[in-house]
Amino acid sequence: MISPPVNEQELLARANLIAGYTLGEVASYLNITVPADLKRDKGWVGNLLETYLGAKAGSKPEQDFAHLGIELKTIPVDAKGHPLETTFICVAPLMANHGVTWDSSHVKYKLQKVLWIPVEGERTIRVAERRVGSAILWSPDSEQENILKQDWQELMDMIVLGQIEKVTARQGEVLQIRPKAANGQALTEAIGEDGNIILTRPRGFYLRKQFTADILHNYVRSKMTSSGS
DNA sequence: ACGTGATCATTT
DNA sequence: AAATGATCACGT
Repeated sequence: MISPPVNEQELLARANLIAGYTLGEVASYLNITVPADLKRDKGWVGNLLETYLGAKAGSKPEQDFAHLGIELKTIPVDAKGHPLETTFICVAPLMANHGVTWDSSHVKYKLQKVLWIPVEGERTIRVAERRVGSAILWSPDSEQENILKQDWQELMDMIVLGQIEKVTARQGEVLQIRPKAANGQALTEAIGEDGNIILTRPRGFYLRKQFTADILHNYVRSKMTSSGS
């Protein structure tokens, strides 16, 4: 097992080492078998890079590198570097939200500093042949945080006011709520229309593709600017 | 059941 | 083709 990076610099150095390599090469180095497809291994890429970078295994609601204050997110991209999927952030709390504010929310906590690692994700490319891209260490700027906060507030208001069943993935400019469960049978408690307790499907917060696309794109622009052209 | 890692697959 | 809604696996 690889030990956790001692600081941000070491984490970034490790991420730079695998940029350009295929998932098959990384897996081989770690003696991990590559699945033919991800139909039954949806989190495989994320787990592979977590292992390589020395992230804590486990399912605690914490950042992957809590000692560095950094969350790791692998993101599948197409040939142009555009996201192929939305990005899951965390489970949406449907109960016990008294006193919870944006500043104390799990969404803000998870997104305060994220190491994005784009990975080729087109299904036409064999999993073992998909290449790892350059990592991007990102923190939301004030504009991005304001939009996130607004969306979060709107969605949380509905949850608190017993309108969870009316929440749709169509809501939220950059942050949306969608089902997040093992299957359609999973149920959890939530506030009903009359303030009573109801059972509903678990939900999660996700970032829309346009938002993450902007993060990846703006990084490229800032790099070009800083290195001159 | 919940939270971690997400992508799949049906609908629009 | 894109987006929404549904689902898969694992550890606790």
